[in-house]
Amino acid sequence: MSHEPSKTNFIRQIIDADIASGRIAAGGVRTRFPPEPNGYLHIGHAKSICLNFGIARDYGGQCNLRFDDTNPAKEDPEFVAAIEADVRWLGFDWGDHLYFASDYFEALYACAEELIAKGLAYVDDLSAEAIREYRGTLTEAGRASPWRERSVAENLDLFRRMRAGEFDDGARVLRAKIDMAAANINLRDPTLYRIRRAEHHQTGNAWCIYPMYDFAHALSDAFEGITHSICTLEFEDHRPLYDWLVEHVTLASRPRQYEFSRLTLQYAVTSKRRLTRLVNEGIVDAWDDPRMPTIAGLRRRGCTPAAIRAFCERIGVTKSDNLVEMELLDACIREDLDATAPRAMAVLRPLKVVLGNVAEDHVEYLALPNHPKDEALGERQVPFTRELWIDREDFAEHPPKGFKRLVPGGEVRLRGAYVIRCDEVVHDADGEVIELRASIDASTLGANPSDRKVKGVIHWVSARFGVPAEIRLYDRLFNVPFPDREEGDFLAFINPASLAIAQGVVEPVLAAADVGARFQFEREGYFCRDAREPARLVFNRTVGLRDAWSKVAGRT
RNA sequence: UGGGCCGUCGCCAAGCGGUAAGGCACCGGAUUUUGAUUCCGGCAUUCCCAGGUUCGAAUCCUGGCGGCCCAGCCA
Repeated sequence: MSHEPSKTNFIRQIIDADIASGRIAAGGVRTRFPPEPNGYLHIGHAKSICLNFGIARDYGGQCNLRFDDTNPAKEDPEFVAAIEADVRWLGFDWGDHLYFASDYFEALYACAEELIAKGLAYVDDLSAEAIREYRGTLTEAGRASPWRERSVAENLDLFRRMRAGEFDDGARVLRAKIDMAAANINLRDPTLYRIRRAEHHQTGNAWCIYPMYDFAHALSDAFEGITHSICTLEFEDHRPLYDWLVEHVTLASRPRQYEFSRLTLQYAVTSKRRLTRLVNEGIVDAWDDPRMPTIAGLRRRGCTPAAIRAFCERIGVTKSDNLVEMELLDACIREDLDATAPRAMAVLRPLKVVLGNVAEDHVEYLALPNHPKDEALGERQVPFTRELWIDREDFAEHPPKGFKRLVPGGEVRLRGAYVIRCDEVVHDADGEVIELRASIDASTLGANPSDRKVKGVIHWVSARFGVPAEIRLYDRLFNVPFPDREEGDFLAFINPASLAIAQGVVEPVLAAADVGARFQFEREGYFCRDAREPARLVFNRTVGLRDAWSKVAGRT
């Protein structure tokens, strides 16, 4: 019995069968990850990346990184660079196999001429609106364009003049001649090329006609010798067109398309259109805002590549709805970080404690292990002084039932240090607790009192040596599980508490933390030194610790 | 109401005619100087429903029901 979910999936089973039947050689599987550089990669892309690169890795095959850059108006080289960085950061390597669909523009153009020559494509003069009308509806067949029966010679001439720039943008398109009555709308003479005078980030002004996705994608797969072209379910209806193209164009190889269901992460959105709005409308700071489900956002939040890979492994690959709870991602992050993150103490909502029986100038360095289970992570010196900060939530004047932290007259263990007793509570004029007077039991360093049980353990930071830090507490960006499915604008469901900023105090070692370094702040959660503001001491909460107490406390 | 696809625990998911894996979540309980981690135990007599085939059905057949996707010169 495995304790991990089975690593196979229906696509791997298809590949196994293809190898068994001899359709492909054992190490001959070739996949590709084909992003359009019109935005940043998100967690849904991570699923596809892990699938495609994972298959190539496990079968000794090859996975190409291919930018599907057929729409220059929406694309930007900034996104090309970000996508490459994100795929690498996730732990995958495309070797020499970095391609652009735009690398094939000349070859694709030749394929289009071949289709025209075979009488399988024609230049249509209809406007975009007219084409839509002629296409028919889901229940009614479409009608043939009046330009559908042009001669091969005329089509060739017109298409060449389209390329030469003789016509205005949108004046004509090249269409496949398939079947205007097809039940599958994708087969009702789909557009193959459009005229669009836009500077392309890779090809500059070399072209004024650009191929459509269906045309470019299928043929690019064939050019690259892709054996298994894996995409998401919404392209299932496009497969007959994919097959039609790959059949009617003279090609050296015959790729096949397979579809799996895309990931829907609850309490998040992953459509590029919506992510772009979040950025452009300033709802979040940028594509790498830690609340974004982008790879860059997850990275900045402190998530590890291993955690994302484990997540993608666990959600599986099927054709049924993949509506995954955020808790699964959180669990994967905690699992990785629990094993690898050094521990430290940070007080998020400081409350001063003055230890009456500790001398004013007393400084005692306590050697604390950086990890409870991994000695290799070493230890650090933590200064202990008369005045400390503890978290306000670790003290209660009127404790709820079951509270085992500090209370008036009660005792608690300071993590890694002494047991203290709260002797006095100092209030301000409004009755607010502003300070605690306490005393240590000097016999309890590294030892428990023999005559009584001290249940609670709280974390602390020396007031004299502690360092102020901004601590950003991130929560889910939306307050409904499926923002996309709600009525109205999805921005209405933004969680107003998705970011809470705390001005805390951290132990001295953290002042020297590298940017991007991850820690467990004991009893709080996992945090990462923010990489965007290296000049300041800012920590982002990656994920909180599992918290059984809040559940108990919440019940009463 | 055209076409395509999908329905196995709250979520994900194995299963591929021989009698329901696993993970997350949840609920106990043990250990613990993190209310963490770890550990141990519980958690689908039933697989959307109804018929049928079979010695035997989540798996095959038929008919329903429910959900998702498609009418860009986007990908």
